[in-house]
Amino acid sequence: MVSVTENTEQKIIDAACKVFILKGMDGARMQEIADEAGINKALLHYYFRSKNKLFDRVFVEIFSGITTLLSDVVSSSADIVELIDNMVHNYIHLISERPFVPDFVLHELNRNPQLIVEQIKLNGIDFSKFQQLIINGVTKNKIRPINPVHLIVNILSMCIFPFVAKPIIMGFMLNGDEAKYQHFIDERTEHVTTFIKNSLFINPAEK
Amino acid sequence: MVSVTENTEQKIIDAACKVFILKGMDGARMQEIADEAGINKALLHYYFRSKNKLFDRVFVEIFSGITTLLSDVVSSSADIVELIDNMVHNYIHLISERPFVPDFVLHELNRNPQLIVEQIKLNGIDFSKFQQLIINGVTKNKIRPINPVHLIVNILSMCIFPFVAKPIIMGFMLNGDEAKYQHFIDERTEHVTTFIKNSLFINPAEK
DNA sequence: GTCTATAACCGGATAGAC
DNA sequence: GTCTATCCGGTTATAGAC
Repeated sequence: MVSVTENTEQKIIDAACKVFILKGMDGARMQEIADEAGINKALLHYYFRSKNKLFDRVFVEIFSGITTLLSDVVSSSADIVELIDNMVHNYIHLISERPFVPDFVLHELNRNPQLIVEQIKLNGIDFSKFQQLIINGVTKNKIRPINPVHLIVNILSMCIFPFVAKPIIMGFMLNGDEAKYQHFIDERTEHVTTFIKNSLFINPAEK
Repeated sequence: MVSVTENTEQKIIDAACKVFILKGMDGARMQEIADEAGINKALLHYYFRSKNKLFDRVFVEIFSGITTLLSDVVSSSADIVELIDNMVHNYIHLISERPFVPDFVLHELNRNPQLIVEQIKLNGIDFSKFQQLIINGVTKNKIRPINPVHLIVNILSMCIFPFVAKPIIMGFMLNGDEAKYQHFIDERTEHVTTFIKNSLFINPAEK
Protein backbone atom coordinates (compact mmCIF):
# COMPACT_ATOMS: atom_id res chain seq x y z
CA MET A 1 0.00 0.00 0.00
CA VAL A 2 1.27 3.38 -0.95
CA SER A 3 1.65 5.77 1.94
CA VAL A 4 -0.17 9.07 1.65
CA THR A 5 2.78 11.04 2.99
CA GLU A 6 5.94 10.77 0.93
CA ASN A 7 9.08 9.67 2.71
CA THR A 8 11.33 12.18 4.37
CA GLU A 9 14.04 12.16 1.72
CA GLN A 10 11.55 13.07 -0.99
CA LYS A 11 10.01 15.78 1.19
CA ILE A 12 13.48 17.28 1.61
CA ILE A 13 14.23 17.19 -2.09
CA ASP A 14 10.92 18.81 -2.96
CA ALA A 15 11.45 21.54 -0.39
CA ALA A 16 15.05 22.08 -1.47
CA CYS A 17 13.96 22.41 -5.12
CA LYS A 18 11.46 25.05 -4.19
CA VAL A 19 13.80 27.11 -2.03
CA PHE A 20 16.91 26.79 -4.22
CA ILE A 21 14.96 27.77 -7.34
CA LEU A 22 13.56 30.85 -5.61
CA LYS A 23 16.67 31.98 -3.72
CA GLY A 24 19.60 30.42 -5.55
CA MET A 25 22.41 28.47 -3.91
CA ASP A 26 23.88 31.51 -2.12
CA GLY A 27 20.55 32.98 -1.05
CA ALA A 28 18.97 29.75 0.18
CA ARG A 29 19.06 28.87 3.89
CA MET A 30 19.05 25.37 5.31
CA GLN A 31 16.58 26.54 7.94
CA GLU A 32 14.12 27.63 5.27
CA ILE A 33 14.40 24.30 3.50
CA ALA A 34 13.80 22.48 6.78
CA ASP A 35 10.73 24.62 7.51
CA GLU A 36 9.40 24.07 4.00
CA ALA A 37 9.83 20.31 4.43
CA GLY A 38 8.23 20.42 7.87
CA ILE A 39 11.22 18.82 9.57
CA ASN A 40 14.20 19.76 11.67
CA LYS A 41 17.34 21.36 10.31
CA ALA A 42 19.58 18.63 11.70
CA LEU A 43 17.69 16.07 9.67
CA LEU A 44 18.83 17.74 6.46
CA HIS A 45 22.41 16.97 7.39
CA TYR A 46 21.49 13.45 8.34
CA TYR A 47 20.13 12.75 4.84
CA PHE A 48 22.52 14.94 2.84
CA ARG A 49 25.81 15.65 4.53
CA SER A 50 26.06 19.30 3.48
CA LYS A 51 24.28 22.15 1.74
CA ASN A 52 26.50 21.63 -1.29
CA LYS A 53 25.62 17.96 -1.62
CA LEU A 54 21.93 18.74 -1.30
CA PHE A 55 22.24 21.42 -3.93
CA ASP A 56 24.05 19.15 -6.37
CA ARG A 57 21.34 16.55 -5.97
CA VAL A 58 18.44 18.89 -6.75
CA PHE A 59 20.30 20.69 -9.52
CA VAL A 60 20.77 17.48 -11.46
CA GLU A 61 17.11 16.69 -11.02
CA ILE A 62 15.95 20.09 -12.24
CA PHE A 63 18.37 20.39 -15.11
CA SER A 64 17.74 16.95 -16.53
CA GLY A 65 14.06 17.80 -16.87
CA ILE A 66 14.99 20.50 -19.34
CA THR A 67 17.46 18.54 -21.41
CA THR A 68 15.40 15.38 -21.66
CA LEU A 69 12.56 17.46 -23.09
CA LEU A 70 14.90 18.76 -25.77
CA SER A 71 16.17 15.27 -26.53
CA ASP A 72 12.64 13.88 -26.70
CA VAL A 73 11.43 16.61 -29.02
CA VAL A 74 14.36 16.23 -31.40
CA SER A 75 14.10 12.46 -31.58
CA SER A 76 10.32 12.34 -31.93
CA SER A 77 9.88 14.94 -34.69
CA ALA A 78 9.55 13.79 -38.28
CA ASP A 79 10.48 17.02 -40.02
CA ILE A 80 11.72 20.50 -39.27
CA VAL A 81 8.26 22.04 -39.10
CA GLU A 82 7.10 19.47 -36.60
CA LEU A 83 10.25 20.01 -34.59
CA ILE A 84 9.70 23.75 -34.36
CA ASP A 85 6.07 23.31 -33.39
CA ASN A 86 6.90 20.74 -30.74
CA MET A 87 9.89 22.54 -29.33
CA VAL A 88 8.23 25.94 -28.98
CA HIS A 89 5.01 24.52 -27.60
CA ASN A 90 6.62 22.16 -25.13
CA TYR A 91 9.23 24.58 -23.80
CA ILE A 92 6.83 27.44 -23.25
CA HIS A 93 4.39 25.06 -21.65
CA LEU A 94 7.03 23.50 -19.39
CA ILE A 95 8.44 26.82 -18.23
CA SER A 96 5.01 28.37 -17.70
CA GLU A 97 4.52 25.88 -14.90
CA ARG A 98 7.86 26.63 -13.23
CA PRO A 99 8.76 30.12 -14.42
CA PHE A 100 11.73 30.62 -12.10
CA VAL A 101 13.59 27.52 -13.24
CA PRO A 102 15.39 29.15 -16.20
CA ASP A 103 16.90 31.97 -14.15
CA PHE A 104 17.95 29.48 -11.51
CA VAL A 105 19.60 27.10 -13.97
CA LEU A 106 21.33 29.80 -15.99
CA HIS A 107 22.59 31.64 -12.93
CA GLU A 108 24.01 28.57 -11.21
CA LEU A 109 25.57 27.40 -14.46
CA ASN A 110 27.34 30.70 -14.90
CA ARG A 111 28.46 30.68 -11.29
CA ASN A 112 29.93 27.23 -11.79
CA PRO A 113 30.21 26.04 -15.41
CA GLN A 114 31.68 22.76 -14.18
CA LEU A 115 28.18 21.74 -13.14
CA ILE A 116 27.31 21.03 -16.74
CA VAL A 117 30.08 18.56 -17.46
CA GLU A 118 28.47 15.48 -15.97
CA GLN A 119 25.10 16.41 -17.45
CA ILE A 120 26.43 16.39 -20.99
CA LYS A 121 27.14 12.70 -21.20
CA LEU A 122 23.94 11.94 -19.34
CA ASN A 123 21.73 13.94 -21.66
CA GLY A 124 23.53 14.89 -24.83
CA ILE A 125 21.53 16.31 -27.70
CA ASP A 126 21.32 14.25 -30.84
CA PHE A 127 22.67 16.92 -33.12
CA SER A 128 23.03 14.74 -36.17
CA LYS A 129 19.29 14.12 -36.13
CA PHE A 130 18.59 17.82 -35.74
CA GLN A 131 20.99 18.71 -38.55
CA GLN A 132 19.43 16.07 -40.78
CA LEU A 133 15.96 17.57 -40.33
CA ILE A 134 17.28 20.92 -41.48
CA ILE A 135 19.13 19.45 -44.47
CA ASN A 136 15.99 17.59 -45.48
CA GLY A 137 14.01 20.81 -45.25
CA VAL A 138 16.53 22.60 -47.41
CA THR A 139 16.91 19.92 -50.09
CA LYS A 140 13.18 19.58 -50.47
CA ASN A 141 13.33 23.30 -51.14
CA LYS A 142 11.15 24.10 -48.23
CA ILE A 143 13.44 26.28 -46.13
CA ARG A 144 16.50 28.48 -46.46
CA PRO A 145 19.85 27.02 -45.43
CA ILE A 146 20.63 27.86 -41.82
CA ASN A 147 23.32 27.06 -39.27
CA PRO A 148 21.74 24.51 -36.90
CA VAL A 149 23.38 25.98 -33.82
CA HIS A 150 22.04 29.44 -34.56
CA LEU A 151 18.57 28.08 -35.24
CA ILE A 152 18.37 26.09 -32.03
CA VAL A 153 19.70 29.06 -30.05
CA ASN A 154 17.12 31.31 -31.71
CA ILE A 155 14.32 28.97 -30.71
CA LEU A 156 15.51 28.55 -27.13
CA SER A 157 16.12 32.29 -26.82
CA MET A 158 12.63 33.30 -27.85
CA CYS A 159 11.01 30.63 -25.68
CA ILE A 160 13.05 31.03 -22.51
CA PHE A 161 14.11 34.68 -22.39
CA PRO A 162 10.59 36.11 -21.93
CA PHE A 163 10.38 34.30 -18.59
CA VAL A 164 13.83 35.29 -17.35
CA ALA A 165 13.17 38.89 -18.37
CA LYS A 166 9.69 39.09 -16.89
CA PRO A 167 10.48 42.08 -14.64
CA ILE A 168 11.90 44.03 -17.57
CA ILE A 169 9.06 43.20 -19.93
CA MET A 170 6.43 44.00 -17.33
CA GLY A 171 8.15 47.10 -16.06
CA PHE A 172 9.14 48.71 -19.32
CA MET A 173 6.62 47.46 -21.81
CA LEU A 174 3.43 46.46 -20.01
CA ASN A 175 3.06 49.13 -17.33
CA GLY A 176 3.60 46.59 -14.57
CA ASP A 177 0.31 44.92 -15.44
CA GLU A 178 0.44 41.24 -14.49
CA ALA A 179 -2.62 40.40 -16.59
CA LYS A 180 -1.03 41.92 -19.68
CA TYR A 181 2.06 39.83 -19.09
CA GLN A 182 -0.04 36.69 -18.79
CA HIS A 183 -1.75 37.56 -22.06
CA PHE A 184 1.63 38.18 -23.67
CA ILE A 185 2.78 34.71 -22.60
CA ASP A 186 -0.46 33.14 -23.85
CA GLU A 187 0.18 34.59 -27.30
CA ARG A 188 3.83 33.61 -27.25
CA THR A 189 3.67 30.04 -28.60
CA GLU A 190 1.69 31.06 -31.66
CA HIS A 191 3.79 34.16 -32.25
CA VAL A 192 7.17 32.45 -32.00
CA THR A 193 6.29 29.53 -34.27
CA THR A 194 4.95 31.94 -36.88
CA PHE A 195 7.94 34.25 -36.55
CA ILE A 196 10.39 31.39 -37.05
CA LYS A 197 8.52 29.88 -39.97
CA ASN A 198 8.23 33.25 -41.68
CA SER A 199 11.98 33.51 -41.43
CA LEU A 200 12.76 30.00 -42.62
CA PHE A 201 10.38 29.62 -45.53
CA ILE A 202 11.30 31.30 -48.78
CA ASN A 203 7.79 31.07 -50.08
CA PRO A 204 5.31 31.99 -47.36
CA ALA A 205 2.60 29.96 -49.07
CA GLU A 206 4.54 26.78 -48.28
CA LYS A 207 4.39 27.04 -44.54
CA MET B 1 45.94 68.37 -13.00
CA VAL B 2 44.23 65.02 -13.17
CA SER B 3 45.49 62.47 -10.71
CA VAL B 4 46.73 59.20 -12.16
CA THR B 5 45.07 57.15 -9.46
CA GLU B 6 41.30 57.53 -9.28
CA ASN B 7 39.85 58.53 -5.96
CA THR B 8 38.88 55.91 -3.42
CA GLU B 9 35.14 56.11 -3.97
CA GLN B 10 35.56 55.34 -7.66
CA LYS B 11 37.96 52.51 -6.92
CA ILE B 12 35.35 51.01 -4.61
CA ILE B 13 32.58 51.31 -7.17
CA ASP B 14 34.71 49.73 -9.87
CA ALA B 15 35.68 46.86 -7.59
CA ALA B 16 32.11 46.39 -6.40
CA CYS B 17 30.85 46.27 -9.99
CA LYS B 18 33.33 43.57 -10.83
CA VAL B 19 32.63 41.41 -7.80
CA PHE B 20 28.84 41.85 -7.73
CA ILE B 21 28.56 41.04 -11.44
CA LEU B 22 30.60 37.88 -11.00
CA LYS B 23 29.15 36.63 -7.72
CA GLY B 24 25.77 38.31 -7.39
CA MET B 25 24.52 40.15 -4.32
CA ASP B 26 24.28 37.02 -2.16
CA GLY B 27 27.55 35.50 -3.30
CA ALA B 28 29.65 38.66 -3.09
CA ARG B 29 31.79 39.33 0.00
CA MET B 30 32.71 42.75 1.31
CA GLN B 31 36.21 41.42 1.96
CA GLU B 32 36.59 40.46 -1.70
CA ILE B 33 35.45 43.89 -2.84
CA ALA B 34 37.91 45.52 -0.45
CA ASP B 35 40.75 43.33 -1.73
CA GLU B 36 39.81 44.08 -5.33
CA ALA B 37 39.83 47.81 -4.56
CA GLY B 38 43.12 47.50 -2.70
CA ILE B 39 41.73 48.99 0.50
CA ASN B 40 40.49 47.92 3.90
CA LYS B 41 37.07 46.44 4.57
CA ALA B 42 36.19 49.12 7.11
CA LEU B 43 36.65 51.76 4.46
CA LEU B 44 33.81 50.28 2.44
CA HIS B 45 31.47 51.01 5.31
CA TYR B 46 32.89 54.48 5.69
CA TYR B 47 31.99 55.36 2.09
CA PHE B 48 28.81 53.30 1.77
CA ARG B 49 27.10 52.51 5.00
CA SER B 50 26.15 48.94 4.16
CA LYS B 51 26.49 46.18 1.60
CA ASN B 52 22.94 46.88 0.46
CA LYS B 53 23.58 50.55 -0.17
CA LEU B 54 26.74 49.75 -2.10
CA PHE B 55 24.84 47.21 -4.16
CA ASP B 56 22.03 49.61 -4.97
CA ARG B 57 24.53 52.16 -6.12
CA VAL B 58 26.35 49.87 -8.56
CA PHE B 59 23.15 48.22 -9.78
CA VAL B 60 21.72 51.52 -10.92
CA GLU B 61 24.97 52.30 -12.70
CA ILE B 62 25.08 48.96 -14.52
CA PHE B 63 21.41 48.79 -15.39
CA SER B 64 21.15 52.31 -16.76
CA GLY B 65 23.89 51.49 -19.27
CA ILE B 66 21.61 48.90 -20.81
CA THR B 67 18.43 50.94 -20.92
CA THR B 68 19.99 54.13 -22.20
CA LEU B 69 21.40 52.16 -25.12
CA LEU B 70 17.91 50.95 -25.95
CA SER B 71 16.49 54.46 -25.67
CA ASP B 72 19.25 55.90 -27.83
CA VAL B 73 18.81 53.29 -30.53
CA VAL B 74 15.05 53.72 -30.70
CA SER B 75 15.22 57.51 -30.83
CA SER B 76 18.05 57.67 -33.38
CA SER B 77 16.73 55.20 -35.95
CA ALA B 78 14.89 56.52 -38.99
CA ASP B 79 13.05 53.36 -39.98
CA ILE B 80 12.45 49.82 -38.80
CA VAL B 81 15.33 48.34 -40.77
CA GLU B 82 17.77 50.81 -39.32
CA LEU B 83 16.42 50.14 -35.86
CA ILE B 84 16.92 46.40 -36.18
CA ASP B 85 20.45 46.85 -37.51
CA ASN B 86 21.39 49.29 -34.78
CA MET B 87 19.77 47.39 -31.96
CA VAL B 88 21.26 44.01 -32.79
CA HIS B 89 24.68 45.39 -33.53
CA ASN B 90 24.89 47.62 -30.48
CA TYR B 91 23.54 45.11 -27.98
CA ILE B 92 25.75 42.25 -29.06
CA HIS B 93 28.72 44.60 -29.11
CA LEU B 94 27.94 46.02 -25.68
CA ILE B 95 27.42 42.64 -24.05
CA SER B 96 30.48 41.11 -25.71
CA GLU B 97 32.59 43.45 -23.63
CA ARG B 98 30.86 42.59 -20.35
CA PRO B 99 29.38 39.15 -20.94
CA PHE B 100 28.32 38.50 -17.34
CA VAL B 101 26.21 41.62 -17.02
CA PRO B 102 22.98 40.14 -18.42
CA ASP B 103 22.92 37.20 -16.02
CA PHE B 104 23.67 39.55 -13.14
CA VAL B 105 20.92 42.02 -14.05
CA LEU B 106 18.29 39.40 -14.78
CA HIS B 107 19.04 37.41 -11.65
CA GLU B 108 18.96 40.39 -9.30
CA LEU B 109 15.81 41.69 -10.95
CA ASN B 110 14.07 38.37 -10.39
CA ARG B 111 15.30 38.26 -6.81
CA ASN B 112 13.85 41.69 -6.22
CA PRO B 113 11.53 43.05 -8.94
CA GLN B 114 11.13 46.24 -6.91
CA LEU B 115 14.59 47.26 -8.11
CA ILE B 116 13.16 48.12 -11.49
CA VAL B 117 10.56 50.60 -10.35
CA GLU B 118 12.79 53.65 -9.96
CA GLN B 119 14.61 52.79 -13.17
CA ILE B 120 11.48 52.96 -15.25
CA LYS B 121 10.84 56.66 -14.84
CA LEU B 122 14.54 57.36 -15.16
CA ASN B 123 14.94 55.49 -18.42
CA GLY B 124 11.59 54.65 -19.94
CA ILE B 125 11.48 53.36 -23.49
CA ASP B 126 9.79 55.57 -26.06
CA PHE B 127 7.33 52.98 -27.20
CA SER B 128 5.25 55.26 -29.35
CA LYS B 129 8.30 55.96 -31.51
CA PHE B 130 9.05 52.26 -31.78
CA GLN B 131 5.45 51.44 -32.65
CA GLN B 132 5.42 54.21 -35.24
CA LEU B 133 8.44 52.74 -37.02
CA ILE B 134 6.65 49.41 -37.30
CA ILE B 135 3.44 50.98 -38.54
CA ASN B 136 5.39 52.96 -41.13
CA GLY B 137 7.07 49.76 -42.26
CA VAL B 138 3.73 48.02 -42.60
CA THR B 139 1.87 50.80 -44.40
CA LYS B 140 4.66 51.22 -46.90
CA ASN B 141 4.07 47.52 -47.51
CA LYS B 142 7.54 46.62 -46.52
CA ILE B 143 6.92 44.33 -43.56
CA ARG B 144 4.23 42.11 -42.12
CA PRO B 145 2.15 43.48 -39.24
CA ILE B 146 3.64 42.45 -35.92
CA ASN B 147 2.99 43.11 -32.25
CA PRO B 148 5.71 45.58 -31.14
CA VAL B 149 6.18 43.95 -27.76
CA HIS B 150 6.77 40.54 -29.30
CA LEU B 151 9.19 41.98 -31.83
CA ILE B 152 11.29 43.82 -29.28
CA VAL B 153 11.33 40.76 -27.03
CA ASN B 154 12.41 38.62 -29.99
CA ILE B 155 15.29 40.95 -30.74
CA LEU B 156 16.44 41.19 -27.13
CA SER B 157 16.07 37.43 -26.68
CA MET B 158 18.27 36.52 -29.62
CA CYS B 159 20.90 39.12 -28.70
CA ILE B 160 21.12 38.54 -24.95
CA PHE B 161 20.28 34.89 -24.39
CA PRO B 162 23.38 33.51 -26.17
CA PHE B 163 25.53 35.16 -23.51
CA VAL B 164 23.47 34.07 -20.53
CA ALA B 165 23.35 30.53 -21.89
CA LYS B 166 27.04 30.31 -22.76
CA PRO B 167 27.69 27.22 -20.60
CA ILE B 168 24.79 25.38 -22.22
CA ILE B 169 25.70 26.35 -25.76
CA MET B 170 29.35 25.50 -25.26
CA GLY B 171 28.69 22.31 -23.35
CA PHE B 172 25.94 20.83 -25.46
CA MET B 173 26.50 22.22 -28.92
CA LEU B 174 30.16 23.19 -29.30
CA ASN B 175 32.01 20.40 -27.46
CA GLY B 176 33.22 22.82 -24.81
CA ASP B 177 35.38 24.57 -27.38
CA GLU B 178 35.88 28.20 -26.39
CA ALA B 179 37.14 29.18 -29.86
CA LYS B 180 34.02 27.77 -31.47
CA TYR B 181 31.89 29.79 -29.09
CA GLN B 182 33.79 32.96 -29.95
CA HIS B 183 33.25 32.25 -33.62
CA PHE B 184 29.56 31.64 -32.96
CA ILE B 185 29.31 35.04 -31.26
CA ASP B 186 31.20 36.71 -34.10
CA GLU B 187 28.62 35.41 -36.58
CA ARG B 188 25.74 36.33 -34.34
CA THR B 189 25.11 39.95 -35.36
CA GLU B 190 24.89 39.09 -39.04
CA HIS B 191 22.80 36.00 -38.41
CA VAL B 192 20.24 37.64 -36.14
CA THR B 193 19.65 40.66 -38.37
CA THR B 194 19.16 38.39 -41.38
CA PHE B 195 16.92 36.03 -39.43
CA ILE B 196 14.68 38.87 -38.27
CA LYS B 197 14.48 40.54 -41.66
CA ASN B 198 13.67 37.26 -43.36
CA SER B 199 10.78 36.91 -40.96
CA LEU B 200 9.49 40.46 -41.30
CA PHE B 201 9.70 41.01 -45.05
CA ILE B 202 6.99 39.45 -47.16
CA ASN B 203 9.05 39.79 -50.30
CA PRO B 204 12.66 38.77 -49.63
CA ALA B 205 13.89 40.92 -52.51
CA GLU B 206 12.84 44.03 -50.56
CA LYS B 207 15.17 43.62 -47.62
C1' DG C 1 15.04 8.53 12.23
C1' DT C 2 14.07 12.58 14.53
C1' DC C 3 14.70 15.86 17.85
C1' DT C 4 17.17 19.81 21.02
C1' DA C 5 21.14 22.05 22.03
C1' DT C 6 25.38 23.79 20.85
C1' DA C 7 29.71 24.11 18.60
C1' DA C 8 32.37 26.30 15.01
C1' DC C 9 32.62 29.50 11.65
C1' DC C 10 31.85 33.31 8.75
C1' DG C 11 30.72 37.90 7.35
C1' DG C 12 28.72 42.50 7.94
C1' DA C 13 29.23 46.20 10.76
C1' DT C 14 31.39 49.27 14.44
C1' DA C 15 34.98 51.37 17.77
C1' DG C 16 38.73 53.82 18.13
C1' DA C 17 43.73 54.82 17.17
C1' DC C 18 46.40 57.33 13.88
C1' DG D 1 40.51 59.20 5.28
C1' DT D 2 42.49 54.98 6.42
C1' DC D 3 43.84 51.49 9.33
C1' DT D 4 43.62 47.36 13.13
C1' DA D 5 40.97 45.05 16.20
C1' DT D 6 36.71 43.46 17.62
C1' DC D 7 31.86 42.68 18.13
C1' DC D 8 27.75 40.36 17.13
C1' DG D 9 24.27 38.08 14.55
C1' DG D 10 23.36 34.54 11.56
C1' DT D 11 24.33 29.95 9.28
C1' DT D 12 26.32 25.55 8.58
C1' DA D 13 27.31 21.61 10.79
C1' DT D 14 27.76 18.28 14.74
C1' DA D 15 26.83 15.96 19.43
C1' DG D 16 24.03 13.43 21.81
C1' DA D 17 19.40 12.29 23.93
C1' DC D 18 15.22 9.83 22.74
